[in-house]
Amino acid sequence: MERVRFAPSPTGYLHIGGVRTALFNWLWARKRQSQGGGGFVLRIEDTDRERSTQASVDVILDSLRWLGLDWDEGPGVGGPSGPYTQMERLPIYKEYADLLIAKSKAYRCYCTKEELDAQRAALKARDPKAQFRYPGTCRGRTDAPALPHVVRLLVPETGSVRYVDKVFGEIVTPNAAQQDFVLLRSDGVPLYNFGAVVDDTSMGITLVARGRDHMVNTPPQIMIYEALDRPPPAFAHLPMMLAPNGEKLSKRHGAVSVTEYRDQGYSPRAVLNYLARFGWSHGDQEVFSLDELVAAFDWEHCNKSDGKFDAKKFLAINHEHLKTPRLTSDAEYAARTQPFVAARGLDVGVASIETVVPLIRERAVTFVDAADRLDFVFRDPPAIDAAAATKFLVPASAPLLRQLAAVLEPVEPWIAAPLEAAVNAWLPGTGLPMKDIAQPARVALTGRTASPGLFDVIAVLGRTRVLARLRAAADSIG
RNA sequence: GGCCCCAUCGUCUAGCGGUUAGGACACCGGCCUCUCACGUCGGUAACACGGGUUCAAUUCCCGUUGGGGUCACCA
Repeated sequence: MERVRFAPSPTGYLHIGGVRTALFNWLWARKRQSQGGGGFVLRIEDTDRERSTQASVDVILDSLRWLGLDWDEGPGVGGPSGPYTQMERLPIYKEYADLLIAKSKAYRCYCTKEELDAQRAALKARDPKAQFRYPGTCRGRTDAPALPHVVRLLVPETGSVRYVDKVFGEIVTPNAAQQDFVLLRSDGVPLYNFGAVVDDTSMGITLVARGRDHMVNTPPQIMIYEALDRPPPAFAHLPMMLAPNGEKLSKRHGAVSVTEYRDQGYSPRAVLNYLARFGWSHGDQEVFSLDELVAAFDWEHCNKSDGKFDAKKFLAINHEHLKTPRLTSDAEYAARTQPFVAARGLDVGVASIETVVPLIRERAVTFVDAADRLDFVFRDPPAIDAAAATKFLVPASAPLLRQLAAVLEPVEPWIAAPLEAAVNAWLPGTGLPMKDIAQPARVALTGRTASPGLFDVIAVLGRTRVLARLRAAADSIG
C-alpha cells in the first residue's frame, strides 16, 4: 500500500505552491487507492513555535477542504499513526533519538548556540568565503545527559548518499557536504529533518513528494533512515513555481493564498487543474475534471524545470471550468455564486440563481464576475450605468422603447423565440437595424451596454418587469 | 563561494535520433453577431552557446553561459 503525506507548517495561509504539493500527493494516493491501496496523510509540522499558530492550522484545513483534498488520516479524522501534530509527538522523537545514541549513531552535544555562533563569526572574519561546519567538538566527549544538550547525528566523513528521485532521477551527494547536524534541540523539539523522518517512518509513509526546495534535505534524511536501520521511502521532488519575474512566488506578486482565489470566485477544481498542469502534462490535454486528473496522473510526466506562474492562464482555466456544465453543474455554479450575489446586497436563493446560470455561463470568468453579470436580474429597478444611459437612452430612443414594450406585451408564450420573432416582424416598419433598438433596450433592461442576448434577458426578466423597465427608461428620458 | 538541480515560442508544455518542431494561454487579424462573450478561421513566436558521438541531433555525452535551490538549536 502506497502511503503519501502532506505536511504543512502552520505559519500562515496555505500557499498556492503548497497546494500543488498537496495535490500531487493526493492525486497519487487516490490513483493508487483505485488500483488497490493508497493513503493520504495530513500532518501538521508545528515545531517552529515562534511562527506556528492554531489560526493558521484552521486556515490550512479549511483551504484543503474547500479544494476537496480530503485526507485519510490526520487532524480531525484521526488514524492509527497519530497524533498527527508534531508538538504532540515529542516523546516519540526522544525515543528515536535515544535509540540512535544507544547505537552510537548520534551523540549529545553540549556546545551552546552562542559558542557556535561565535565560531561561525570567527571563521567568517578569517575567511569570508569559508563554509562553517560543526567541527565535531562533542563527538568524543564524555556523556552527561543531565546537562543541557542537543542531539547530533554522527555523519560519515567519506562516502556519499545516493537515491533515485522519481522525477529527477539519480542524485548523488557527497557526505563531505554534510556536517553532524542537529536532530533534537535542547528543549526536546526536533529539527525539521529529524521530525520528518521519524514521522514518515513511524507513519509508514512510502513516498515523499515535496517541492524541489527540499531536495537538499533528502540526503541528510536518508542518513537518518540508515542510522535507524529503516528503509527510506521513495522520493519525488517537484520543480518550483516561481513568480513571473523568476523570483520566489510571494504576496508581492499578487494572490498566493488559496483563500484569495476562493474569495475571487475561482472554482476549486480549476485551481487544482491549473496547478496539476504546472510541472506535469498529459499530452495536449489542458482541461481536466478531478477524476481525469486522478486517472491520468503519473510521475513520469512530471517536469524537471521550474516554471513561472501565469495568472492569465490560470484565469483562462477557471473560465473553462465555469463554461462547462460537465465540470461545473448549474447547481454548483449557483451555490458558489450565491455568496457573491449576497455580498452585493441581494437576498437571493440558490434555486433562483440556478435558473439563470445558463445566461452567463459562457461569459463569466469567475463566480464574482457571474454575480456581477446577474445583478440586473435580481435588482429591481436595475442599476443603470450612467455612461450607458448617456449614450443610448437619448430622446430618439424614448418612443422606440415604448413601441417595443407595446410589441412585446401580447407575446405568448413569453420565451425567447416568439419574442424575437415579434421584434423581427416589427423592425422593418421602423426602418431601423436591430442594433439601434437592441442597445437602448439593453440599457433599459440591464442598465449596461453588455449583457446576455437581448431576448434571453427579456425572457428571464418576465413580462411585468420588462414592460416596467422599458417604460421607466422611456419616461426617464423625458 | 561549496553542494545539488534545471535549460523548446512571452508563459505552461508535447517531443523520448530522422517531425513543415505540435497544443494551450497571451497577443494580432478575419468570420459570426442585438452588446459582451462563446465559437470558428488564420497569423506572429522557441530548441541558450560551443564541442563531440552518429549516416543523422531539439533529442545522447562533455564544457560554457544563464537561471534556481540550499547552506540554523527555521521549515
